[in-house]
Amino acid sequence: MTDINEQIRRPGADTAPVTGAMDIAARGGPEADPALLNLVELLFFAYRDFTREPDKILEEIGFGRAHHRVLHFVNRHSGLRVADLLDILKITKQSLGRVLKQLVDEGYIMQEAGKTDRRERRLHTTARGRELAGRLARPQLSRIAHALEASGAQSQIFIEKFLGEMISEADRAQVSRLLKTGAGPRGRNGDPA
Amino acid sequence: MTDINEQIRRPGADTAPVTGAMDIAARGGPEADPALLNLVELLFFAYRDFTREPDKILEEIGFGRAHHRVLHFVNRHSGLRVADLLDILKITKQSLGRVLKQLVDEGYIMQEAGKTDRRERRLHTTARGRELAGRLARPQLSRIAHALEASGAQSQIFIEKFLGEMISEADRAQVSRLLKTGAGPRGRNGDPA
DNA sequence: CATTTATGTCAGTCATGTTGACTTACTTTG
DNA sequence: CAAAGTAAGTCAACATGACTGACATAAATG
Repeated sequence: MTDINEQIRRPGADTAPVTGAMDIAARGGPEADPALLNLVELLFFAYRDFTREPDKILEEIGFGRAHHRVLHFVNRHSGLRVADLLDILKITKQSLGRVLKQLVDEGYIMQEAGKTDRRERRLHTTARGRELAGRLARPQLSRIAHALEASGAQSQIFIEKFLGEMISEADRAQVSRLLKTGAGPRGRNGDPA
Repeated sequence: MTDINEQIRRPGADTAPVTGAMDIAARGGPEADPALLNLVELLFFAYRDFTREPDKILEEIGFGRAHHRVLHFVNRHSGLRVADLLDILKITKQSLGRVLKQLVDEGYIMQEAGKTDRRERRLHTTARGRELAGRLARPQLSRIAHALEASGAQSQIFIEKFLGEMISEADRAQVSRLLKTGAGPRGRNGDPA
């Protein structure tokens, strides 16, 4: 194990974990509100497990989480444009381009020229794409359904509100617009921001 | 734009987005409970934004989200072992080893040989590590505090319950044990699973 | 002493993200 | 109509953080 002894057995060295009174305020660590810190960790664990089952399915077919995200949003919001996806996912054109191309090439997503603006590619899932999207969504939906049930019927409204408020203010309106459009083709009308 | 015309303008082709009645049940897409689907998306957006500010800070100092996760858990649960971290993060030894080594080399984390079992490395943050952990935690804590406030005082208990139930059952007990230990050194006593 | 455990490490690979510059197709505007 | 702007796609080059599998070392345990 090479030379770990150089690293350990030095409690009290210059970098030792002495707790100066001074830095307590700056910590945000153990001294911060423990309930909030617990929520930080709960969010991490919840999200970690939320993506586990779909990740496993994706791995089998050679896709990654990025494919899932694209497929999900195109499936749910049929008619989405590439620019919309970029804005939703907050990734670059290249990153999106790579996975989108694969999804198109392998017949999960199809593109259609915009009716009024033919530069646009309106994205839609194919039957094959919907099938995969459903397969990936199912474990996530049942996980959520279970968690909602276990946390009580009244909880849903609080959770929706909480998660909505976790979104950066700059994007909140955009997201709530997106959620409202539900499955319908996202109109090019109304600002697409 | 090369040959996109081969791809588009073929609504009605074999992969066309026709909606067979047959596959509706299997979809999990637009036909699934829209409230649950909204939660899927809310979770995505919330987590996306939850990690944005720390990611920016990390980028400036040449670290990534992996460093944040390690630093956070070591800071909050001082005395954690490498094996515990592997179990919490569900990543491989190599992935962890790389970021942990950097954190140790750059003086954010120190190791201490286990008192009873000297093979163990009990991990602790240094003053420098605590400072960074606090800096990274602050935007996340204030985001959560804001969201809690906006969703009402009663909401907190529901949210904790919900997020807890989102965790895979196999890990739930482990996590709640971890959360309970709060900041204290995680005893090697009691199964470490 | 042999085995198991905790940790670290090597070499190689892959997925997903990044930036910046450029092209093509099309729309809008002066 | 020509110029400017916009939507999308593409190239090259790169960084990070995951992965696998095999192996090394130190210490504990039977």
